[in-house]
Amino acid sequence: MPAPLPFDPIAEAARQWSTHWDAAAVPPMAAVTSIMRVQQILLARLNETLAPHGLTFSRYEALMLLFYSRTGSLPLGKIGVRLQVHQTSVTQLIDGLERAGLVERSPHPTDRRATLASITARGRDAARVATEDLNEARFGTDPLERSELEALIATLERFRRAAGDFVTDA
Amino acid sequence: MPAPLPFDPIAEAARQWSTHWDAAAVPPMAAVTSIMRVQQILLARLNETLAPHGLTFSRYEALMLLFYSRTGSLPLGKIGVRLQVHQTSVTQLIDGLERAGLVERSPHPTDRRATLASITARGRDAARVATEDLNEARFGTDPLERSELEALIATLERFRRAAGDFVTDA
DNA sequence: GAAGATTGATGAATCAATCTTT
DNA sequence: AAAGATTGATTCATCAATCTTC
Repeated sequence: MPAPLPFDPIAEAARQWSTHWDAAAVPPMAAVTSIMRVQQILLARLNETLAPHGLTFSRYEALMLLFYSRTGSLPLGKIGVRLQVHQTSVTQLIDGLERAGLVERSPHPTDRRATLASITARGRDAARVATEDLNEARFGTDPLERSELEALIATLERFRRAAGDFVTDA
Repeated sequence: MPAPLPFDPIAEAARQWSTHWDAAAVPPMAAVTSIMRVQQILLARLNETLAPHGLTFSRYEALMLLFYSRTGSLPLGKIGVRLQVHQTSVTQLIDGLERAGLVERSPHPTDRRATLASITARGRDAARVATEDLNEARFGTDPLERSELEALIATLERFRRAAGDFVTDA
């Protein structure tokens, strides 16, 4: 990590914004910049925790999807839809997990276009141990407390729903 | 963007977590996953707004740093510290901005190791117009309102400070 | 023609290694 | 030795194009 700044760069940007633009423009800019920076910090923490397990956070997400699937295997396409990443990314992700011996490819039994990714026994071990580590580290969210996290989740859930990320009957 | 899911993937993950792990483990996982997903959505929106200006959000951030600097130029190293990205990333970022004619490199006047990046007249135009567009689009934060954004900013500011992102006298 | 997956390209981030200058 | 910047390699995201199968 680089050296800390002697001032909050987001507060500084907000100051510039309020000087040159309408006051209403400040919160959107500051919120977006905050989310970008926090995401960067969280990702670094998560990858640090996962590195000893030979995992990155992206690969961990794909692995957990298989881990909690009913049969332990899913078509690559479904993985992409569920993780909301491009098909190309799924190919790369499964490539990496397969090289690490945590996942195996197999032909889809009925659709010969499709490929299944299946979690291996070693993959299940890695998923369990890595998740224990991440939970132990509270997914890097320290020092935020449960109430703060819940408020965050609720606001971001409203945003995600409005963005068309998912639809529910309710 | 891929098709929307018929359920909230984060609520689904929370359900799995509460089945297999301690209840206290749910909010950290759900908050982190939410931030990752929202960051992904916001970045896509921002890049969509910036693409007509020949900019990506990363390049926009670097450009704005120069735009609001006193002399319109900064050493590459300072840009990296300020944006909290690796020196290699700064080199690439300035490469892209230079190719677009928005920034120019020049030797540092006193330290012959260092390189200055200076914003050009075209760069200033691009910075102004792109910022107008981003402010117009509220930086992609719809439908979140000012109060929600301010709460978000405050919580994330607490996290960033604790993470050592910056230090202030107060 | 459309769906599922892969390959090859680019953008953005990192790390390791290198080179010049301090 | 340390600082500033660049190059080369790797990971992860995207898009465009391709190939097989439906």
